[in-house]
Amino acid sequence: MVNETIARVADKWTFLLIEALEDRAPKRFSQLSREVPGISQKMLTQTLRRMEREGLVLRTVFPEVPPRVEYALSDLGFELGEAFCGVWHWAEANIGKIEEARASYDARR
Amino acid sequence: MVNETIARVADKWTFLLIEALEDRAPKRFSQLSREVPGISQKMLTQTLRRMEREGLVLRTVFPEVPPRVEYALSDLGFELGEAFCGVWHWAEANIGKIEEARASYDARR
DNA sequence: TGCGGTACTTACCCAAAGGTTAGAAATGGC
DNA sequence: GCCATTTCTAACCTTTGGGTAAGTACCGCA
Repeated sequence: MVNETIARVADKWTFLLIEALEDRAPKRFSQLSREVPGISQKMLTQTLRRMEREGLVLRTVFPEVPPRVEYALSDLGFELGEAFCGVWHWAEANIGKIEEARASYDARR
Repeated sequence: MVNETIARVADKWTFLLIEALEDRAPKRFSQLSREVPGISQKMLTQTLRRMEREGLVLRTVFPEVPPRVEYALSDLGFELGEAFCGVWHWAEANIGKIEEARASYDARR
């Protein structure tokens, strides 16, 4: 139950998009596609749609030509970002230990 | 860099295994395979290997027949579990809002 | 008249993730 | 001699994730 919720919300691209929007400034589609390293147009659209559906992201369409669409983190999305921070800090603090563990494991076999 | 570390350590099965081992009691292979809902034998072996390599899990082999192998969380793994807790709590606290957002999104289209 | 700029959508395709099944190894009990 | 038990490996096959490329809609401007 909680597991399903996490599974729906905690994939790689969602993580990177939250990171890109964490300053709570609305960003345009093309801006995000430039800022998120390695994301394809398809994945960007797809992930943003899903995040909008889950209530993580707010989408504003300006009826102009050429079209302008802005994406911003909702409060919910922002709080998820804060929760991710814990994992982020853990990773940052422990990269060394992990490398070490891996080296020793690889040496053993 | 940190992203790579997170990617290596934060997938669905790792998450579920940490959950299963969070009480820090060593568990056997077959026990885990019973306790983790829906994991296949292959994924269990594979994930435990990777977690051992990254230093998240300690593996103890008892030279008996039939073989007995016990897995336990290392300190590193335990701390990662605590970091995950933030996400867990977020999910638990916000399932309602997410369902709501989804319902309203689905109604819109 | 036709091109450019933006945010998509759709169709096609490949590679990686993961499920299923079968089998190896070792030994004590029948 | 044969079988059960437990962990782990290897083979095969299906499903999914995700990339690429082309097309759409709209209007203003050269």
